[in-house]
Amino acid sequence: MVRSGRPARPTLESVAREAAVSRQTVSNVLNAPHLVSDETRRRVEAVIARTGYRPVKAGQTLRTGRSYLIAVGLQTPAEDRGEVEHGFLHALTERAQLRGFRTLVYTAGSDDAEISTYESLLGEYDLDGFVLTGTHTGDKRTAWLDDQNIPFVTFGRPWGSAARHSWVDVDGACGVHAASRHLIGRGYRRIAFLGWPEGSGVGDDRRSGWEAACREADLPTNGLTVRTDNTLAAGRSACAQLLESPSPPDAFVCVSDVIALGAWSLLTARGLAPGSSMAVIGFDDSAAAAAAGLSTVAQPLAEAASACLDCLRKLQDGPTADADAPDMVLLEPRLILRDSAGDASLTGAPLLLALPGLPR
Amino acid sequence: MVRSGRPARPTLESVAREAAVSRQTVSNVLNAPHLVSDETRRRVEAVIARTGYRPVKAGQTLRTGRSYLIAVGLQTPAEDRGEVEHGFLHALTERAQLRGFRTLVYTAGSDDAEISTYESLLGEYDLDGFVLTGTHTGDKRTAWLDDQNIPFVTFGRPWGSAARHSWVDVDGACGVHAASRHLIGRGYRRIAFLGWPEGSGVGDDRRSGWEAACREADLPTNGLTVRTDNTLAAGRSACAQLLESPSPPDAFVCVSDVIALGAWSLLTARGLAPGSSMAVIGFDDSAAAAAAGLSTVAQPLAEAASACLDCLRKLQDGPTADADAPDMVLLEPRLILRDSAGDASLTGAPLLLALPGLPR
DNA sequence: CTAGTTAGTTTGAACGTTCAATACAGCTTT
DNA sequence: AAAGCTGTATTGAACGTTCAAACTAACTAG
Repeated sequence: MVRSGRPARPTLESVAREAAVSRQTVSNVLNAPHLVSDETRRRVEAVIARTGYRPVKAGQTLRTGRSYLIAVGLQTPAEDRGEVEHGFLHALTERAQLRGFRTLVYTAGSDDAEISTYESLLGEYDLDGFVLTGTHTGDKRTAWLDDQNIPFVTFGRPWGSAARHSWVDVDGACGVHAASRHLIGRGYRRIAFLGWPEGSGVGDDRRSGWEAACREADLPTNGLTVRTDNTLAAGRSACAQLLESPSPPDAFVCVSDVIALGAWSLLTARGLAPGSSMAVIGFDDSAAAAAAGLSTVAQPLAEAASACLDCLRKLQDGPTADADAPDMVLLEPRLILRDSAGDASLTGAPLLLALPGLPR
Repeated sequence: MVRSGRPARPTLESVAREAAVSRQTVSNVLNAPHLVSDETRRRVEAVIARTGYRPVKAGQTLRTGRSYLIAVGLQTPAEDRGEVEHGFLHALTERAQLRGFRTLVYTAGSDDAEISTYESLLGEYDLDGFVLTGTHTGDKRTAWLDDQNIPFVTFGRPWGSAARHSWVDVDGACGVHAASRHLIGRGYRRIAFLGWPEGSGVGDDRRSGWEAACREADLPTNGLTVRTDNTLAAGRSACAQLLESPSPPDAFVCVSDVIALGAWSLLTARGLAPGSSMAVIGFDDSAAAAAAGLSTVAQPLAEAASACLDCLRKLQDGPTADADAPDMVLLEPRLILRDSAGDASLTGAPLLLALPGLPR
């Protein structure tokens, strides 16, 4: 379909003919050069370069069962428009490309739908592995893949269950801990946490960073936290709820930028300019956070992507030891300070006044 | 690699044996059922269902030269974190899946790099087609693909050159026109346009919608427009520049949400609450716009994705007429009104005060 | 001088699919 | 009765690659 009316694409056979060697020798030049004499190798390489020969993946796949294809699922974009996911996907694709792998994407609504997608993909393509995002407690997908003995990594820890598989994750607790400590250092004493509903591993992990920081500084946590949905409106009302308590918080650390922006909007509405009397810090370094001048915690997506690929490679190259211990990689996020975090220099700056540009 | 220590996957051969027919008959049941008697067909279908047989793509591809794979390029995420691109990719993947196609993504920095990626991809996989985004004037990619006679669609018009290829785009002029008319209807009389630097097809197209709307309403445009980069900071200073003129604007229509938010931040800083004395409308329906309560123009990404797939299908199925006229699809965007657009009900509402939730 | 090793190369087969050609039975037409 | 359809089914070949085995020549060891 794709190559209509153009010179036939070169194959091993045609290259071999031109270089006056056999098919297999050409193949060896590419896959096992040490088996070929220098003299021959050079001759073959010249022909390859001249004709622009590239091995056809379909042939390789058919013979070897490897496709050099990894599959990544796309979550249904929510309130945050999939910004983190997109950054991760971009990084992953870029790095996979450098290692000779291509990235196949698929969508799936539920765990079950996703599993049946796996079955299709595995039946049809000989995928070299999967990269999953959005792991959650009771994740059926990882259990299934584990059972089928299929190479995969998750970007996100196996919340709840014991880790039978390799994973890469960002240390949310650490990030929130750093954010909380920053606020404490700025003099805030009643630091609240706006989190997600019970049962979210990610949310609970992030919350724990806040708890630890408060405990370490002998600050209260009681009555200073609310669990709420990941929407602006929910963030606003969670914030409002805490403000009505007898001794309200003076700073908010949030599980996400979306909720943080909700809180911030409420504070602004009440004239409590964030940055002076009140501080807010979010999580995920969304475009909206940058636009609003909201301090936040950024995930190291590029490193996460590389780490995922390392894990996959390990799974593919060395299934030697059957009970190989899975890799577990935890990366540190980075605190990005903008004018919402009590920086004196920017005190009282109105919302969205911050210059863009990320750090500092 | 993927199927270690599990029952051998079923093949045409094994299914044929079990159903007591030949390979080809099984193949026909799937690809040309009208050639098979009902009796036989049912028997074969039963075996297929029971064994979970799925044709292996590598075999099909090798034989037919079709891979059921379409390739999509990922742009390097910029200020906007690739939100529109991600929405489009998700929609495209979802719809491609329904039609039996999978989506392969790749990254590329420049036109030239992208072209050499095409060469790799085409050499290695038998791609069924490409979907390009981010078309621009003097796009080398489309010229190359056209020359090579490779099926592709662009999401974005072929700015500058005549359309030799099929494309799908969103009518930016129409969207900005609607935004401008809305403001005019609200009583604003000096409507400014903050656009991108010269040479951007997308930017100039959007600008033309503003010009037309102003002309139709006998409103001035002279001295009411600035060209600037797609950053918050640039948006702010562009806005500042216009405010300093002898007769400053009373509303801003912007080529992008990023610039609109920049403008808005400046207005807020000067106490010119958008929504009352001043209005601002952006473009792209980013998460930040939703968070800030910024009115904006949303692109119909799902329809765009479907349209792209329709074009590709046409290119693949019917290369009958050699000089087939390319498809050109222009979709209407949707104006999303929030409290930045002079709605009386929300007048004076501080920034970020808007409830989320999209339209209305 | 024979047997054994090594480096370099070739050959046949196989991966799973579909195309093209062929076979055969049961009809209809001449 | 021969010839020609039509509907159904099978067979051999081919797509481009790599694996496994075989081959050759040159050199080494006994």
